[in-house]
Amino acid sequence: MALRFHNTLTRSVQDFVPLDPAGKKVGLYCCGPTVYDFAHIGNWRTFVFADLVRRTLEFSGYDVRHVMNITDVEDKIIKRVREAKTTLRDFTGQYETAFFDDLKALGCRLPHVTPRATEHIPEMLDLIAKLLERGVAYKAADGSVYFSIEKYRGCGCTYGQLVKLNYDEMRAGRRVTSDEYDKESLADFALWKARVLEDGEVFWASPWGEGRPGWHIECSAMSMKALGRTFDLHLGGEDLAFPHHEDEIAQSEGATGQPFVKYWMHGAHLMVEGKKMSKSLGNFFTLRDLLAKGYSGREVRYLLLTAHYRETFNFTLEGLTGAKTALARIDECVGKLRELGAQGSSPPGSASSDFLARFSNALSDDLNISAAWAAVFDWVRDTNKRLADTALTAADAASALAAWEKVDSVLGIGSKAEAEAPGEIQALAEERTAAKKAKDFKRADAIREELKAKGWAIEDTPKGPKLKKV
RNA sequence: GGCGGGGUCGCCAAGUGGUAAGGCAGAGCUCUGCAAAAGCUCCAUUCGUCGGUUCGAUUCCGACCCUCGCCUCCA
Repeated sequence: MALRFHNTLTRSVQDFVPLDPAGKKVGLYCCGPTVYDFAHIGNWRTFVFADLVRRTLEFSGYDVRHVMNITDVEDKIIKRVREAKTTLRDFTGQYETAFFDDLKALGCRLPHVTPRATEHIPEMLDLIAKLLERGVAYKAADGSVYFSIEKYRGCGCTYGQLVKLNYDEMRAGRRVTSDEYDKESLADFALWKARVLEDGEVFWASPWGEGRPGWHIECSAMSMKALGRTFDLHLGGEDLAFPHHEDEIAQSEGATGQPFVKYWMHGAHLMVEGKKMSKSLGNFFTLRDLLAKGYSGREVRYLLLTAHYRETFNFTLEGLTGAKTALARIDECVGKLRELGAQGSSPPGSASSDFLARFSNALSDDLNISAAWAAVFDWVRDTNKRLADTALTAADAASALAAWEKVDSVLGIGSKAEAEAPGEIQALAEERTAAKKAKDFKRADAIREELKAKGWAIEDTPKGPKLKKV
């Protein structure tokens, strides 16, 4: 079954056909973080979504080139750099490092290219020069350069490809508030912002005077540099569709005269405990906050991956606790398969092919992850049943495991690291076994409690007691 | 005001013009010295409200109620 994705450009789900004539290579760009603070759970939903898109493409056999920018110069950053009396690089560096740490904790594959805005100023200047040359940009009195939507439209281009806009009404806009810039038209946006006092040391030289790039231009410059003038997929949060993505299209197509992106995909926002996430409500979580509460990155990943990407998702702590239980069930099942099929290495057999087909069909249908999980849990139940009936041979187990590995190459939840119990814990477990043998159940239960207090659960299996880290 | 998502079991969340996936929570049973793990069974005659189309609608149409988002630098 061919992959089908919802394309914001057409507002419909359509077959995914890469630009590559060989049908192999795929260029994927996702708007990355603005490194002025720790990314919050809402940001993470978008990045985990991007990771899912990439993994699904790779699962389907595509050779993906994944690019994600790092926005390391922007209004909020400059403001905080000034407040913290530090340098731009020092300030953004800490959050950039934290971002990648978190990305790894969430089991996301690292993008192949992660360009920083500040390291691509020349590319942006080139692009701006091109836009001026083509007459769709103009230099204002203060030295800033703006994109002219009117001129752009005059060339027969469409502004408003991702959202329906009533351009004439926009121009009439009642929003004539503090217009701090010298724009010809309210809808025009900055490509280059002339240096002002508050920028401090954050500025670059340009043919139009000192200043810094506008927000949208970096994505156009860096995505086209890494992926070419026209590429397959561009992702981001739904709020970015307008104006950011719309402006990217305008800048890119205005400069190259070629289509910019074939498929646009937007991830929906999330709410926390049924409410819009906000700092004042105390439901504003960073990944660090959740890790500090004792949840793991893979639990957060699992929860973020339980809902369809285009639906607003309600993120709850209760859900996160449920995620722990659900994952433990998968771990238990996969763990048993590992024990049984350790020595074999069979390809997924026919018993697993239904599972794989169901899983893959679900994902192909615009990433129907919920249906994919349903396939996973049905498989877990079925596998457990066969495990309990001892109906599985080592070869069966190995082949089931191979199927799981394939599925997990998309889900990316991996398996819980099997912790080796330390000597002290082992000794206690042995003591309990001895007590049990002597029918001293009181003592045995006391030891079990003690182990529990030390963070270890003990389960009696036909093969003897088994220790598990809680 | 304009545009666009949603309202499905206690919670989360799929789905379909033909009678409701999955996860968590919950109940009972099997196994166990007791547990745990696992298995089995149960857990929405019902899909925001009211109309309409239809042999049949949760699914299509209309109205209404509620909710979320975007409308110039927020994932």
